[in-house]
Amino acid sequence: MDYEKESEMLKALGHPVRLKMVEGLMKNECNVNKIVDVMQIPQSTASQHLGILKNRGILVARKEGVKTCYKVVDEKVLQIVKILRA
Amino acid sequence: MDYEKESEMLKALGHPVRLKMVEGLMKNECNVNKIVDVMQIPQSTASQHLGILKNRGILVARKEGVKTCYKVVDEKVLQIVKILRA
DNA sequence: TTCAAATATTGTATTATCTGGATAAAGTGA
DNA sequence: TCACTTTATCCAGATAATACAATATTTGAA
Repeated sequence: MDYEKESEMLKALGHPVRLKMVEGLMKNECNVNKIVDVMQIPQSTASQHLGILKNRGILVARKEGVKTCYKVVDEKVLQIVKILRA
Repeated sequence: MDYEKESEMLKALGHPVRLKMVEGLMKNECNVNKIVDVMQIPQSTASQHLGILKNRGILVARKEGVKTCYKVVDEKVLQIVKILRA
């Protein structure tokens, strides 16, 4: 068990904004701007949190023209969020 | 979904020492001193991390004479750690 | 090109967390 | 009571995380 790496992942999820982002992106892949609107946070703040989630390998980004589409790709993260919902 | 509370729980797990503690306490209930020895960390550091986990409701403490026995009681935490192991 | 939209990056002040030594508190046995 | 063990708490310095304005970059369209 790699505690360093695994706790990094949990720490990334351990922020209300990021947790909400991940949950939102599980339902709806391409909604970066929507997230900014819905969450009522500055664009730079949103972008930084998305960057953290991407660096941890929780999200991947795909460019679609001028827009960026984020998607949750970490299988364990998907399971963890499902557990939280239960 | 209460993002504040849930991210608090994930943040508590999002530290290598605490994650290792939780895993250890899942296997072996009463081993505070053993954790200190095995993890090679100062007693005060261990006690503080245990306090954080207790405050978040992840652990409960039971006094047995001069010793304190910690146990993992959060069902979701148990499930999350199992997912990490898988 | 030039412009606007979408997103990323940078700078920085603020706040939170971590660590570990020192000390306190509480139980136990001599 | 005294010494000892175990655990908790306090404190301060070091480090890390956070928020957000300002600025830069990227892309597509006119």
